[in-house]
Amino acid sequence: MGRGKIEIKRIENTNNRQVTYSKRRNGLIKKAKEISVLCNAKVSLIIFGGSKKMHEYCTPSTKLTDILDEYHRQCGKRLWDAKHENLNGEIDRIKKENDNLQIKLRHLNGQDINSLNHKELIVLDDVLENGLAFVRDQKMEVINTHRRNHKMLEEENKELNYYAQPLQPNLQERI
Amino acid sequence: MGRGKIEIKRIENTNNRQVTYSKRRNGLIKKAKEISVLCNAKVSLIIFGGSKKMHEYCTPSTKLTDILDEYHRQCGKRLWDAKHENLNGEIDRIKKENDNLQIKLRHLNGQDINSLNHKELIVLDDVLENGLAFVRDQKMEVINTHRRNHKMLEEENKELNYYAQPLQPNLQERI
DNA sequence: AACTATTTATAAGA
DNA sequence: TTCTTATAAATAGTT
Repeated sequence: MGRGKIEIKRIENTNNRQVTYSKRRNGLIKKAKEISVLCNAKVSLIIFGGSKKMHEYCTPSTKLTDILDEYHRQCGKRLWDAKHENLNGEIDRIKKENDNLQIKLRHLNGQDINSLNHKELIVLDDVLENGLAFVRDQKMEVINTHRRNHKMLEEENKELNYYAQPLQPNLQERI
Repeated sequence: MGRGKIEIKRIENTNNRQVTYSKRRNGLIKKAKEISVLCNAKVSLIIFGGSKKMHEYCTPSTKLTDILDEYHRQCGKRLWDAKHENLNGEIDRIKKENDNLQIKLRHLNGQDINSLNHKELIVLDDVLENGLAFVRDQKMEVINTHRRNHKMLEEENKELNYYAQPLQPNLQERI
């Protein structure tokens, strides 16, 4: 369709190629619009030319994601699974770590320890004993701190009372 | 282009619409192929008609994912982020759970307990004490089982020895 | 699914 | 790029 018939093969002349690209791209997008309107069709058209600039048409009132979802559903090709794989892998990894932690916790709580052998039980015993020692130290620490604070407050109180007494009459005078 | 000019608006007659759809769809795909070859362009074309059957064209030697990646890069629209968000959300959730477990574990090991108050320390002490009791029970259980097994083996041994003794001469006869 | 009169797209030239 | 125009190609309506 033009002054001469052309073969459908790569146009070697760069300038001609770009001119043709520009013309035909417009034509293609126009046709895409038309079929979309005339036939109530959903169309997604994405074109990249040599200049790397992208041109796009997508039926109005439709999102590309919807079209791709439908594409996904119909032809079963998994488009973005590669991208999901990493994330899924990470989820699996963390879940596994999570499970291990859960198991350790349960063991420390004395649960699910039937399957442990004697050596493992000894290790567990040691860990618990050790933890208990730290916790009891800390308990003492907290109590001591509390006592110290209490004592300090008491002394502060005494002191305040001592100075407060002589003021009493003064205050009464003022009233 | 045809016997009569048509307005570009939805064709109401269902049959006409479908015929036109079929014709124009072929035309569109042909044009897509042509621009792809003539101009060395990358094209992705996805079409859904009323019948919901999908038709597709994608420049050979190119994958739709590549085109979509490029699309992604150029127009910044985030196509599959919604899907990624779910996964990222799950990762965050699991990581948080993981952190909590780690903290609990460290507490049971007597670590990072400076910030705990007296009440929390008491709870921790109880849990450890309780776990220790279970572990020690299990240790005893393992030891007892071991003892029982040992005794049984010994007795079995004795019995076997008892029956084995009279066979000795017999065996020598056979050799 | 074919046919064909017309419209439309576009190759080449300006 | 854009316009022009001769011609190829697409297709609307018909069979």
